Amino acid sequence: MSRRDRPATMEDVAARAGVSRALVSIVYRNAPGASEATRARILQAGAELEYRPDHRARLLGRQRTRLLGVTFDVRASFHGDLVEALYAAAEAAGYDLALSAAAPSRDETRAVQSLLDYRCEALILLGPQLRPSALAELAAVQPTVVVARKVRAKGVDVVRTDDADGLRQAVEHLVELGHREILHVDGGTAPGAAERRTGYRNAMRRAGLAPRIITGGPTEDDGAEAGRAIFEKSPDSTAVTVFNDRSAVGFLDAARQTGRRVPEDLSVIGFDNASIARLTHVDLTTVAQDVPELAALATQRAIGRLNGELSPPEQIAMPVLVSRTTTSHRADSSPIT
Amino acid sequence: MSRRDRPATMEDVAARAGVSRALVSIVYRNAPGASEATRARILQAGAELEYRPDHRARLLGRQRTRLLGVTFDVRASFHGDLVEALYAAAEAAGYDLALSAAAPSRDETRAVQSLLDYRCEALILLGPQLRPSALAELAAVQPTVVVARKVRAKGVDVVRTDDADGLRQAVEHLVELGHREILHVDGGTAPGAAERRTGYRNAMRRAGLAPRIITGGPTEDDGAEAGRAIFEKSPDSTAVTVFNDRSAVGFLDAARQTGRRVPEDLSVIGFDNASIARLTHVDLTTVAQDVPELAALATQRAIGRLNGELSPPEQIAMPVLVSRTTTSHRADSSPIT
DNA sequence: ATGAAAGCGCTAACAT
DNA sequence: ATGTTAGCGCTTTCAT
Repeated sequence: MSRRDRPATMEDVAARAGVSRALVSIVYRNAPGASEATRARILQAGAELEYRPDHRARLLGRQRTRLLGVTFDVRASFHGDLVEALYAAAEAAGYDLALSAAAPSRDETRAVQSLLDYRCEALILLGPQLRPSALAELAAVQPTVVVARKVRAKGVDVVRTDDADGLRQAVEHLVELGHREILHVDGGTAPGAAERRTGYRNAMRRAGLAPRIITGGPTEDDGAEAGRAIFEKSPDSTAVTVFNDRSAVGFLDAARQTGRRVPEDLSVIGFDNASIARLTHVDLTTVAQDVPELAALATQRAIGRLNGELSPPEQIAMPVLVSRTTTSHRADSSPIT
Repeated sequence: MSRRDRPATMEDVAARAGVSRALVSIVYRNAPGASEATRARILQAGAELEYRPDHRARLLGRQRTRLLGVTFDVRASFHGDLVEALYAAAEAAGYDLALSAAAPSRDETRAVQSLLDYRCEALILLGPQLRPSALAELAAVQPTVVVARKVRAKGVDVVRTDDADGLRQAVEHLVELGHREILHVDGGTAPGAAERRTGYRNAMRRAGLAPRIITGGPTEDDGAEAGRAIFEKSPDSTAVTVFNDRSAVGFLDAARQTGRRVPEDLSVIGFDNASIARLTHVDLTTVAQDVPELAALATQRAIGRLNGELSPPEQIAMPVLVSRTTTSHRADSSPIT
């Protein structure tokens, strides 16, 4: 193993191949302008020296960095899924990703600043908590796309799931199964909660049913608490749509602890299709967000802006209902109360 | 809002403040060699131009990048916690972090390469799946520290939790509570599983008890499956140590579904103190990994290597038992079988 | 304390 | 097809 104290530079490769640096540059950028013969010779020399282009220098020299800056929350597993999909989408478009994490001890403003210092060309912010005015300021400096949060801020592109339609699908699914007493445990003030509430309400009305909404929240505990409230006050309901999967898991737990059987006594639907929903012992029917689509839309928007394209400020991905074992046909007998 | 097409450069600031670029550089690096007066004047000019040093150029010019490259798995929430702690630890030491995610569609080799291309000075790999030989190759090129995985590879530093001691604590806790029939649901071939198994076995022997190990794994489903096996074959046990929190949650679920009460009939202890263990409806007694300590050790090791310090290849952080509500004193009556 | 000038390792426009 | 040259925006000697 050759441990050089200094990694090989383009200069080294040029010398070894007996050509100029420019030619090496051309070859490593896959640019036209080098004969097949020299191309091969240069790559050979590069390989022998274990040459890898210095990314910093590359970015500096280049007029455009072709760098997309992404902020995400280390605690949100959904963001992990999105990051993965973004890598794929960005690469396909010839861009690179720079990651910057937000966390309780590292606020988003810092996360974004470090991205700007790298001279990213555009910003993709996953579920940002920044105020609309702060987002607008960013958008004034460079293309900014917000994913998974509905915000109206000047110049800011938004990519998100059609939350309302997700709840429409959930309600219709339950109606088809024969349910009529369908509740919604909402997400309180969490991102997307208002839209899902509205979607639920409208779908219920269209079905000629009376909407009933219980205050909840995004966490397991919120779902469990809402569950306990329901079992006291609304023992006649046979189906529940819950804000998200995390909350639904808490809800399921509360239901089982009070002796309800799912889905025999109660059908439950979550939202997100988070990994937790897929576990055998949960196996939650849920409304899946289209992660690859969200990622593709986000990069398209960012790159589109860079190319000066104008577009509607919102790009919507359609969710899909994933039917698992927490929903079933309404029992003929009235539910246990 | 002034939307310049080009961000302000050091040159711009120098011109505005009426000084040379070198002086501006000194000021923004907090280096000695500028009078208070000009320092203030320069910062003033910089602020007016909303100047932010170009990180790429800074890295290029500087001999040392003071960059620590970190790879992590987007799916592991524990990695999120570590990343957050690493930011803090690195900053305290005057270093910066470069993040690169590994995921099913983006293997670790790529993640590491992109870090190398940024000329990170050292690598911190969270729970890497790379083979020891691959790790050794990396270590030959630059300081490499592996976190949360026990590997022996030439030149590679390892920072991890004392898994065996964690199980010692868990067993002793249960013994103090009066339990004698204590089982261990292991992690199969998962990282750390072997060490935890050994720790359990030794602690049991020291206590004069007979170890009994059930094959499990790292996921909720593994835990649930192991639980069902136990309830059939070992109905006399009153306490269980489970490989990790995820698995413990599955185990708890299986226990409750078969009518066991926790902790009245059965005490359960997990490992990690993952966020899921802290949920109200789980409230799992567990062995907590010391995340800030792991992060501090990892950065210390990386930076220590850069400074030419030698050290034992393994740095061990001690875990701490967190007592919650899934453990209690052994019931006087024999357990329900 | 301040400034001039030479890189850092690339890209890219231009010349041959 | 290949080479020359001038940046990119900083850091870092070395003078003054």
